[in-house]
Amino acid sequence: MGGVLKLRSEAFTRFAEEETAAFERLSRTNVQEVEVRRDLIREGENPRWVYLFLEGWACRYKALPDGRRQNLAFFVPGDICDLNVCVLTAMDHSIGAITRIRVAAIEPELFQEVIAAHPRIARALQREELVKIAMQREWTLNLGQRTAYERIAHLLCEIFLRLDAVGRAADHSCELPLTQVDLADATGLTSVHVNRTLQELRSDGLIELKSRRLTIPDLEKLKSAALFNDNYLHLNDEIAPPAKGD
Amino acid sequence: MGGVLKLRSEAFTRFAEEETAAFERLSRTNVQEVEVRRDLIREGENPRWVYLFLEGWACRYKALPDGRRQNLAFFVPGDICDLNVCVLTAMDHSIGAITRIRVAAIEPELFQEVIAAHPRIARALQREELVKIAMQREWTLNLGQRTAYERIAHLLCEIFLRLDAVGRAADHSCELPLTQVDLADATGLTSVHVNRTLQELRSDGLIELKSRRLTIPDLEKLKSAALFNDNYLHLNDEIAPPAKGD
DNA sequence: CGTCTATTTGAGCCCCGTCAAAGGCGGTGG
DNA sequence: CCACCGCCTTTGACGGGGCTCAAATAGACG
Repeated sequence: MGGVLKLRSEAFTRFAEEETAAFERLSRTNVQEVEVRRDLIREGENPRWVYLFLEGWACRYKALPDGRRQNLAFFVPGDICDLNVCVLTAMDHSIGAITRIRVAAIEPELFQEVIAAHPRIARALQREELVKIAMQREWTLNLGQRTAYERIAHLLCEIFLRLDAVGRAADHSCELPLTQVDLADATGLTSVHVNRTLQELRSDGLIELKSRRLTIPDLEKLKSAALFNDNYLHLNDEIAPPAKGD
Repeated sequence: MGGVLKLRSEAFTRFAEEETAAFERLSRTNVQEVEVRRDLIREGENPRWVYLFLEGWACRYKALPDGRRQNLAFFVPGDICDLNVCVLTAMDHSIGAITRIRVAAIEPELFQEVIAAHPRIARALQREELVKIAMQREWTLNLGQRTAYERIAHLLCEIFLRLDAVGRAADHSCELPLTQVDLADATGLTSVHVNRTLQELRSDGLIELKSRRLTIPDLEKLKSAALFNDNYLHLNDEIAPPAKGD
């Protein structure tokens, strides 16, 4: 709304002006809005666009026929859903809006043009893809091995760091419009148990959480409670800045 | 050993002779062997090669500092570990040999040349990557939402179908050199509980399993017990055969 | 035929799920 | 500005699926 959109890719790469401009053009093509709790695209449908998230929160999820549901990833402004999603003819999962969202629905060909014209953008996007995949692996570890307490702590760490990387955290605190049901579906727990575990985290002084805002007084403490190792986010090795500094 | 290696990519694409030849050349470069239960590459190390698995079984895994361990994927002959693994400077997970394995450790540049020269190979490999990512999502769903019984049934379905796709299953049966500990680390259960659950699956007539061989008398039955939906394997939409038929 | 690893079994218990209901909070309309 | 409504959070009691610890048995391999 107010501020300028910072892309996820910009967490790795300092773009030159013309690169930023190319993205700005992309983000103005075919802007769509999706209401709270409606789906952007559903399992089985044929993907036609690459989505760039401009506003609001969304999630990738899969559901079993009996209604059990697993959130697989959260999307925040600046994220791209999947660069190569259109290679496959049928979605094997869904993407749903958590809040009201605005997305740019971009033709794959248009994206390919930008990639072909801007090699540094190509590399930044490739890295973004690889990190997304690494996150999916980490979520698998999270669900398979961590306790409820560690699991929720881990998820909150990840969300905070990802928001921070796109300039959406400040003063140990960030927006968190997820309900306890959303958190439950992401951690493989019930919302009842998420509730009790959040209370534990609060009473241990690791988090504050109210009215859609998360505060983490001591990130290192929360990280260690979560057994959080941020190597999978690959925040360190940055892509070299453009030849002409900005 | 005896037979010709069928690549995972060939499950999607019928290669022309010259395409197969290009792969054969790749698979002869820098062949390495890894002993049973040794690591091919470890978390933190700098990946230098793309691995093509020629013989034996391996797994991708992550471990927590206290020893808890999560298997993230299994590799069988014909699989490629990760096409773009070398883009990142430090591995965020490990790859370990389950049996003795033989791999071709291929220079990323060499792979890129083959991809540049053979667009159909490029597309087949891209699909293989996308399916691997879809599998990681499905494992997340598996761990988060399925019961122990469904979870193991699902894993066994997936393994069987993947082996079948590369010509390594026949007569409702395939090799399965995984221990119950391996299965436990893949499903987020303890080996004790895996043992009891396998007995249930056996006594329900869904599987036979002994001396490293899995038999599935009625795959549809096992699938339905697993709530298995094979859309994530994207077996349907094949890539068009080469202009000159084989 | 001995050793090492993998599988199997048993007993007890705890983490987390289920079911049900109450309480809080924000939004909306009168 | 208040009253109502729907959604979200919180709480309680209880049950069970899967874990822990420990030991016995069975296979694999030299």
